[in-house]
Amino acid sequence: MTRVKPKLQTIGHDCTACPIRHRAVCARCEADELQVLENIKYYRSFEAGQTVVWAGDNMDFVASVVTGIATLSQTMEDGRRQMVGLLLPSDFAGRPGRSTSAYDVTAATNLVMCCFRRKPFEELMLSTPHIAQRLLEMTLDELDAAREWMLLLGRKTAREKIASLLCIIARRDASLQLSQTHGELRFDLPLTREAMSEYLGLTLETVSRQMSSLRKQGLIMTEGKRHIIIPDFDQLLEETGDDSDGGFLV
Amino acid sequence: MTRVKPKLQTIGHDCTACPIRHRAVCARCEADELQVLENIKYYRSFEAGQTVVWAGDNMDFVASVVTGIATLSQTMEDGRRQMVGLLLPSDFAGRPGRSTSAYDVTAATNLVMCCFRRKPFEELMLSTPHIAQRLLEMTLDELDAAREWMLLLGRKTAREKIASLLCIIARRDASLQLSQTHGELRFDLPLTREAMSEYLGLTLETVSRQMSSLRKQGLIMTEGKRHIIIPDFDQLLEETGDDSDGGFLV
DNA sequence: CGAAGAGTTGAAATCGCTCAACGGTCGTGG
DNA sequence: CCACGACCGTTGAGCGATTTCAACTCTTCG
Repeated sequence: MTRVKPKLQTIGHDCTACPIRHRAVCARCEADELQVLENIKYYRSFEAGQTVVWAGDNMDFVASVVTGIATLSQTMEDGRRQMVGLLLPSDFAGRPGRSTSAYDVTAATNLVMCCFRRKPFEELMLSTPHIAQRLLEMTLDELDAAREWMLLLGRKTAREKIASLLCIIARRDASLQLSQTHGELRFDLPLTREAMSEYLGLTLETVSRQMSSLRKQGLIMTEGKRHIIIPDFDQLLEETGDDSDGGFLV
Repeated sequence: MTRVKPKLQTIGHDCTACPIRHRAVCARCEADELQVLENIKYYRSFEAGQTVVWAGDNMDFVASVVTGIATLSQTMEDGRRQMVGLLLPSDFAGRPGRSTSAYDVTAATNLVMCCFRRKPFEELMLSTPHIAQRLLEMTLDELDAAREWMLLLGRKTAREKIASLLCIIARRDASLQLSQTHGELRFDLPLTREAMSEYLGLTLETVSRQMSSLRKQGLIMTEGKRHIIIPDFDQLLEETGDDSDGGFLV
């Protein structure tokens, strides 16, 4: 996976052909608004494991994830780390009106971001309500996701945490591929055991043990370390502790 | 405290005299915009312990907290509860574009809210960018606060959690009273031990024990169950695990 | 007075953490 | 070509922080 070079050339500068066109912060823009964005945007790519910005460092751009996955995390003085956000394609990074990053932003996989310098973007927000509207909507969604995650961190058992994470990633993956979230699902885990543990507020050993436990009980199967097969999605869902419908991070 | 009746009559319908005028969602509104808001707003008050809305229930208004404290919480099927937000005066409840509440909203103390019916408010948001702008700013702040809380829930010890909560409330209180956050601070805890435990992802017994432990070590003193005295704020701050500056929820 | 609510404290159980050893894969350099 | 280290992941044993269950105090309220 790490050997695949991001194919920048395949992502043209033509916003209308952009894979995240209809979900990103620019989703509601009209043709003319898009044109303005197109003039100030630029792409940056990162290899898996690379740091995009460190918490506290200057961040003079905001950006949309085009392909790949980025993580937001916080570190305590003594090194304890907690992931506080997972940025998937179309998600937004950075905060208009703030010049430094509040979190470490890291490429979990190879990553391509569509960046806008902060100042022009902020000015654009004032003149283009469609951008601000979409950003508000996305921020409210992220707040809901963060609150869902607070429930997981504060109240779920290790087993429930793992099951929840697998279900969320499986769902996201299924929705990208337009497949149903029932019966058998397969996907590649984009996170290392360590990244999972940072997200779930566990140690990596506990993550490993719970993964083994779910595997031994037939709730999941694995091919290699990273490819996951969920034979029965609804059965795994019952291990999350959520009420059956709970459709978060959809 | 529960016997004090909210003095609705003392809160006039005049927005310009509103105590949260400069911090709430209406903060950036001009006089004419305020006039429109004034026409669609209405006050509601709740007694400590009362539920404002249940998760999943219809919520046909959005609102600002005027006085008192409200909590947002989620409940799992088996009854485990996690608080996911603490709404202080000027904070905003409800989500434009959504008709049901995602969380249980409860009055932690006596509470007065300034409500707007959802439909008119949504229309107003489209025509009044000042409202949408302020709401975006507030939502981004809440997202930061939620992420700070994720670090607490995922990585802090019980002792650090308690110290963090006390510091946050003390800070908020000091900022309301325009006093310094150094040396001795005094304030009333607006939360029961149970509410604290729901916020911190602990059991109420653990909260009680850790409070006793901090008291025995002289980091805090108490008058009655709810009045807290922090003899040396910086000393308590060291127990939170945060790096010395960390100014969250400011 | 009795009951209900809030809070404290103790003893035992348990879940997840810490420390440690080990296996597999991959890339590098002698 | 193989040895080596780096990285990722698994598993075991023991420990400890927090939970669970339970008893008890104090205050308030009808």
